[in-house]
This record gives sequence, structure tokens and C-alpha cells, in this order.
Amino acid sequence: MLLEAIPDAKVFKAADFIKALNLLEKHIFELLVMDINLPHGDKVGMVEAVRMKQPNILILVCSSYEEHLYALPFLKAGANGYISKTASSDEFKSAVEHVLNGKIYASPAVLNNMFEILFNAKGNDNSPLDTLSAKEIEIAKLLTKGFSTKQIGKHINLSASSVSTYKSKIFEKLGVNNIIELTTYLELNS
Amino acid sequence: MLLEAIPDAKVFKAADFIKALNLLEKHIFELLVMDINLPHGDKVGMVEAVRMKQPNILILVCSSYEEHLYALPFLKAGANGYISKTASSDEFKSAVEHVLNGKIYASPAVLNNMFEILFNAKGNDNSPLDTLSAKEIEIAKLLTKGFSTKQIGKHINLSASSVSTYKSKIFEKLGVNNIIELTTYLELNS
DNA sequence: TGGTGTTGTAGTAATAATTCGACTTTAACC
DNA sequence: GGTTAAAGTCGAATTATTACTACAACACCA
Repeated sequence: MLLEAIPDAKVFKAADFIKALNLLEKHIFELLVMDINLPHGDKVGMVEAVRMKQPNILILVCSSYEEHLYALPFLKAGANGYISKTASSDEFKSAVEHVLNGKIYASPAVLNNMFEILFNAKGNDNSPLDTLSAKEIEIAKLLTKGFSTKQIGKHINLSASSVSTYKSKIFEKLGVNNIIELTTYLELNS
Repeated sequence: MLLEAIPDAKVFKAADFIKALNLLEKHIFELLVMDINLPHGDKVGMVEAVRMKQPNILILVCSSYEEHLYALPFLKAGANGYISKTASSDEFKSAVEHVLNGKIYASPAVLNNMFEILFNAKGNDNSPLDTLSAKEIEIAKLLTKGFSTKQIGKHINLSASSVSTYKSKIFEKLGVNNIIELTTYLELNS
């Protein structure tokens, strides 16, 4: 509705990613506002796929995922902006303007974080995944498969308490709060 | 490799769903073997998308998800077969043969289950989701967002123990064993 | 060569989650 | 209207998980 209110704007809608791709084949667009909880299509890959079809399109990702966790992978994948679904109309308008003016839009926190990561990259290790030890990664993977602390302990011969310690470390390092977030995080940062 | 061993077979590979779709635009294929853990593209939607491009293609879904939980959605979406990634070469060959001969391939357990569901459908309710009460669905959704039993209890004014009871009921009804499976299940059976 | 940080490991106490049984309410069906 | 099944609720007992602490092993580096 906000977009349609813009004079001379032609707005198209697609109910899922496949339909969006079909539209992208037929018309050249200036801006794509994309909901990453769409039924079809995977998250970061969608940005790349769209870029492949239309290299110059502006992409504003709109998502209900927690920003501080998930904005970065999208921006890195080539999105021009990332806005939370819970944002106000004003924020949305501002995001659209930014993007249309060739700027990257994201919340200050996210931009800061991005800045830090880009400049902190002392050559290589910029992914928080790299900061996980081998064992932490192993346990993280088992966690995302749905195994319980106890099961993992049995599996790799550790006390449940040790597994739990690893788990907290992993959560802390990646900044996630529960297994769902961990799973999404690992999916996005494959 | 198994497919390439077939005389006269022309085998194409795609590293992700987008690339697969591109190939499907350029050539007509007899059989598509598709890995549903591909980086791009969502699960059940991929089957539908492929069918849209090539209505007569035979689709064999290959996945590491637990069969009894996840085969059905794919078959319902129009796949011609579902095989586990852990299957033996012989099983795989058999699956391919079945599918090429116009038969549906799935493990006996899955077929049975499918049979039951089709004939048990006393008119309408064939989705296990329908067997969840409104409150169970509400709690299931909150669970897939990563909320803890306690948090949910607070949120909807129930004792943690009641929430936990709902949780077990949900798990039991859907046949899942942990939150990860619940999430995947709900994703697939949107 | 000693300080400092990271990883790997658990025990213990506190907290959270599950199971189970009991009970009430609602719905459904001869 | 009585009977039964399902849904909804919780408390108490049990079990699982976490938070906190501690400590050994190793690496790094100054």
C-alpha cells in the first residue's frame, strides 16, 4: 500500500518466489521488496537468484527474523537493504528512499556490526563460525539435528554437563538464544 | 554415477535449485533426481515449481529427512518417488526403475501410510495438522519460534506444566521427536 | 619463563521441563 | 439425558538442562 501510494509507481506482487522469478523474467524492475518468509524459495539464495536475473535491481529484504542475527548474510549476498517486518510505515518509507537513492539501508546496529566485521577482518576470519572450535562445531551440528544434551553426551562420550557447557558457549559466541535461532543461523551462514 | 552408468543416458547436474530451473528451461528431461537439502530453493515448493515447467517430468526426491515424516508431503506435491540418501545402490536403482516405469516409489511403510490416509479420509481431514486443536496449533507455532515452555506459559497464561503437556501431545500427534523435527514438519505441511 | 587466553572437561546447586495422574469442561452421539 | 471421547488444566514427583565454578592442558607471546 505504501508503495502504491507513490505517484507513477507500478507495483507488481508475487505470492511466492517462483512467481516472483517469472515476473522478473518478463519485466525490468527498479526495486524489489522481498519477504524472506515466503513459502517458496530459500533465504539468502533468493537474493543471489534475483541478482542473477537482474543485476541492477534494488533489493530490500523484509523479514521478521531478528535483525542483529540475520541482516548481515543478506546484505553480504547483495541486498541493498534489510528492514524488520515490525518496522513502522515511516521507517519503511525511509528504507525505500535510502535504497532508491543508492544507499544501503539497515538499522544502525546492523551497519555498525557490518563495519566492525569488515574492518576487523585481519585477513581472513570474519565469520563467527570460524571462532567456534572443532568440537563446538560438532556439537552445534548435532544440536541442529534435534539431539538432546544427554543424547549428544552419550554419543560423543561426554558428560551431559560438558555438552551443556559447549552449548552455552556456542549460543554466546553466535549470539543466539535457542535451537531454532541456531538452526536458522547455521542455515544462513552455511 | 549410477545414472551415468546407464547406456545412452544423458545426465546433467545442477548445484542448486536456480541452476536446475535454468536447465529445465533449456532441455526436456525424462527424469529429475532431486536433493531436497540443496542450498537454494525450498522443499515441497521445488516439486511444484518443477512440475510447472515440465508437467511430464518424472521426479525422484532424494533426502536425508526421515522418511516416515517427510515423504508424504513430497508425494502429495507430485513427486514420483522418495528415497532416502542412506539407501543402497540397489535400492536407488530400483527406485529409478520404478519411477521410469510410471510407478510411484517409496518405502513400504510410507506407501502404507499413504494408503491409510487416502482411505481414512472420511471426507476431509487427512492432514495430521487438522487433528491438532486450536490451542495445540498456537503452542506449536510458538514452539517453532524458539520460545521455551515457561515463556509460552507466561505468554498465554498457562502453567509451564500445561504447556509441556500440550507439547507432548503435539509431538505425539505429529509423530515428531524434537523441536527441529516439529519445525521441519510444519514447514513442509505449511 | 612466566603470564594470559582458549579449549576441554565436569561437579554441584539451582532452574526448567516432562511425566503422570487427576480433575473439569466441552462436544458429540445414540 | 446419559455415555463416551477429546480437550484443557494443573500439581507433585522425576528427570534434564543450565549456571557457575574450577581446573588441567596447551598455545602464544613478550
